Amino acid sequence: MATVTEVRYSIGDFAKAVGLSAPTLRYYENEGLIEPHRLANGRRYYEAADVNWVKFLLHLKGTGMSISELKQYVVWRAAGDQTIPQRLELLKQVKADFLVQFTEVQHHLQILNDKINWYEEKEAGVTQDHEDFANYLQRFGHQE
Amino acid sequence: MATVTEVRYSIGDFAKAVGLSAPTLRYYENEGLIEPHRLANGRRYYEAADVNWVKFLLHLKGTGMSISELKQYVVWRAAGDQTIPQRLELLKQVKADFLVQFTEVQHHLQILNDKINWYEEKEAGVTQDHEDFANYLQRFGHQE
DNA sequence: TATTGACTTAAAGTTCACTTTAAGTTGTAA
DNA sequence: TTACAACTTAAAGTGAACTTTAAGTCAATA
Repeated sequence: MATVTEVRYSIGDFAKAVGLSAPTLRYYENEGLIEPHRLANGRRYYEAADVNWVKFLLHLKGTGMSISELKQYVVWRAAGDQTIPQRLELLKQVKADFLVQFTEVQHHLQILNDKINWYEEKEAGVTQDHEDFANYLQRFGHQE
Repeated sequence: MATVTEVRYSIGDFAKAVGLSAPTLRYYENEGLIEPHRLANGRRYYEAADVNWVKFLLHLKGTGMSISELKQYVVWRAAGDQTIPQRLELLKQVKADFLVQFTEVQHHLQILNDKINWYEEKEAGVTQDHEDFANYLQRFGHQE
């Protein structure tokens, strides 16, 4: 019989492990996203599974979920498997919103690229009078 | 000899044309991004070229530029063609930052997709005990 | 044993990008 | 001519996501 001892992270070590600051971790805890364990002296400690959990939260956050949406997700998760449909619906909505933003942002990048190219052609400037940017865009069927 | 009369937009009409609110336009003006003309009575008016300008600003903004970065761009633009190298450098930096974010965000989407698929497989649940998400990710070489 | 660094809490402060408010002016339509 | 919508300004307010401060506790090291 072997006793398996979990690795325990202090808030400082955990912060390094997940790439957040200790105050941010306390803030997230306050918002209901994380629930660390406590030592007898009142200090927080975190375990390996918490690293995965926070990293996953950060992925969701990175897709555009707000703290309160994450909180809702966490609440449903804590309620058990019967809330899987709700969680799935939330994630699908997040994905749909994300994809809309993603498409928009790709268009913004296209215009940025076009502008950079336009400046570079203008700098190389063989001709004195240069085609204006609106025209330049139209040549590629871009903008608007 | 024909006198060409430019279309003049009131702030309300202009707001509709560019998809911003009138207060936001005043705010942008305050921040130095736009400089509308004024009627004798003090009211702002905008012209067709201003529509293109604001739309272009919104594209840059959409790539991650802050109001103050846009302001810097506007200042350089107003200074004339000798600032093209600075503007180009700024836009290239914005693009580089954008591409970093873009890659990160694609990874976030991948994890979101994986989680959605994992939930759907779990819901379809033929087997009682289900593979955990960390495992599931590893099967595709995803996460971290 | 004294100091240092890491932790604890609650509350206040910060930044960004707007939005709202308040008080007043102007132009048009009934 | 009176009502009303749209405009004007400066200043205050908002929401999100943290960050900083203040005042104190605790554990390890010189």
